[in-house]
Amino acid sequence: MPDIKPETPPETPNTTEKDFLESYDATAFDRPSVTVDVVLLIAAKDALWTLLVERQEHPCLGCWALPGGFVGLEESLDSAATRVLAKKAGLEGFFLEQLYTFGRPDRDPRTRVITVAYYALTASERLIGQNREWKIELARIVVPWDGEAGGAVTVTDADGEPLELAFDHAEILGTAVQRLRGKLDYSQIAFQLLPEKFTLRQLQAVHETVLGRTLNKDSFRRRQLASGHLEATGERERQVGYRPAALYRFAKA
Amino acid sequence: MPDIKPETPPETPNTTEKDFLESYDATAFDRPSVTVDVVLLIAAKDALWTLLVERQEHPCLGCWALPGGFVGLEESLDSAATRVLAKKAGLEGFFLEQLYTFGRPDRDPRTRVITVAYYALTASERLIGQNREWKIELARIVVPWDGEAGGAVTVTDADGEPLELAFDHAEILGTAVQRLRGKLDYSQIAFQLLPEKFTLRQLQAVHETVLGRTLNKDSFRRRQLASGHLEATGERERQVGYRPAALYRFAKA
DNA sequence: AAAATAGTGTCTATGAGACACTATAGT
DNA sequence: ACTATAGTGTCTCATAGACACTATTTT
Repeated sequence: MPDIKPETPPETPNTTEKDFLESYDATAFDRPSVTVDVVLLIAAKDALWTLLVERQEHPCLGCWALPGGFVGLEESLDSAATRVLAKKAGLEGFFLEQLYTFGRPDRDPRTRVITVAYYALTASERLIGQNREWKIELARIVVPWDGEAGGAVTVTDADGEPLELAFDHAEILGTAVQRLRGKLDYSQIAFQLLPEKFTLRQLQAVHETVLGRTLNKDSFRRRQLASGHLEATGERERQVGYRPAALYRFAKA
Repeated sequence: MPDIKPETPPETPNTTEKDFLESYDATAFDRPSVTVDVVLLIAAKDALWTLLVERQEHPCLGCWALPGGFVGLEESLDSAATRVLAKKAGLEGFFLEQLYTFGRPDRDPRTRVITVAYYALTASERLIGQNREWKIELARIVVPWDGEAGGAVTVTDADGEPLELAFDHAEILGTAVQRLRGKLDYSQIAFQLLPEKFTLRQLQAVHETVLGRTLNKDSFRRRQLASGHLEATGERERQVGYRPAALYRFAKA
């Protein structure tokens, strides 16, 4: 067992709480650094994609890393994650949820860094510009395991060339995919990966991309329509070369 | 948005990674304190119970708190949680899993404290002494919400007298109950709340206690026996005043 | 024998998978 | 008219709930 500091500072038990707080020395103990890292996930082209940034400094110079940053002393973990994502993706209003906290002592060679990982979801349409190119740099996620087995994943660029991930970010990404797969069935997060109006086929495609397997069309349609989470817009697809499908909207009730 | 330090230290980009690491100053930034808090859960007497300690110091003097402690600079989060639990419960070998990380800036009035919460499970038999009394101090958890709604819970002593919880520990406890309820169906964690050999009725009682509702006996038996996770020991209950039930053992395969 | 729970067999309702069929857009 | 996909109707199978019934222990 490692040698650690005592849990509580030397006490002066007969003071009031107010006196105690005023005399409390917050710098008395060694403390780890705390960061947030954000996994922004997109479903497109039959795969999951995530926002990565190329490291311009040591360590892991040239590797690809999740957008992240230190947690400010006055901000909550959620707002730190929101801030990091707004800065790196240039957009706001994503679905954002805490994922897991990674704290292996040797996960960063500089010093002890504990990172609270978050994952964010958005429709791929929000990140594609007019020219059909990504507006930001996205990497394709390759999941080497089935179901909810979990474990590290690998990433490639749009041409399928492998990218090297920094630190333990392959594990963090894998945890995000595992979480997404696990919550898909019983939650409504799949809708976060779609634009406001979508067809049942698009919804099924998102489910299939996330799960990495095909689904039964009939059963999927029935279940979704019976779920109460779909609201018909009355509109239909346009210009699709076949019978246009009805467009639905996500309904929370 | 809070005013925070820059994300990276002043750079010297033309050095090697080794040089960089040697010159890196880990103390250059303000850092929060990081603790682990552990929710040890027991199912007994038709309720969930958890290990709490009475605070002997400010703040929240006299309140009840989850066992916790600072994370040492050289230990992993998991081992910090294991260490805290071994010290407070005097036992080892519990099921232990990371729960959630709580980091509201004002959750501890002393200074910024981010806590990585864990939950642990064990059979109530392990914590009951020869005299049928708890060997350690356990509080009864009262869950004011149904299903997996989530939210804070309250706690009482064994006589039903309310206990005041410190900091945001009511929320942490609620998150633990919510997680346990959520994982009960699709995981094997219920077995962690039972002794090595148990009857189907005991298994059902644990499920019902965790979920806070009754379950269909026939369906429960069928599903459990079909799950492949039960191994008959060939033994039966003894001295029970009615037909003794078969004893099973948890089988991972 | 009575009491109390263990354990079995069977019927029914529900939801998933499979498949055949009809509908409707673009070309 | 042809093609491709949308959408409907129906059959079958697996599983949960309900309920009746038998089995086995202690008192």
